[in-house]
Amino acid sequence: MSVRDKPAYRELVYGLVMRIPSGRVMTYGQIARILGEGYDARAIGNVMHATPADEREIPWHRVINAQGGCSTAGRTLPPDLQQLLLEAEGVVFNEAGRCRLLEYLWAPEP
DNA sequence: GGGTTGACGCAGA
DNA sequence: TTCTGCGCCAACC
Repeated sequence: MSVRDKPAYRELVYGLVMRIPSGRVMTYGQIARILGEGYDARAIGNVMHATPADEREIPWHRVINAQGGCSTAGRTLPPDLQQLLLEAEGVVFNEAGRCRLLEYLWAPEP
């Protein structure tokens, strides 16, 4: 409530992403919707990219787009790192590079 | 303080 | 079904 309270937008996203269990994934839009309609999927993605290595405890690789694919192709090192990590968790991607959101999509319980 | 970029989502063609 | 354009918000320069 004090002005010193910085917008914990990032921490909010981090806390939610850390709740994602292994083998499950969440979409940027889903996270934005859970945080509140005042948020946007693009902001989530931006925050995730802004995630410093110090927050590497956050399974950011479990956050994918509504298409069921990773938008990090070519932006991570090595490329497709997110897909590789998800595959290691048991998530199967099709030839189109997309997975069944209805099967892997996860949401926090109230 | 202002402008641009960007790990996106959705509607239309 | 895929491709294109527009809108949204936060972080960076």
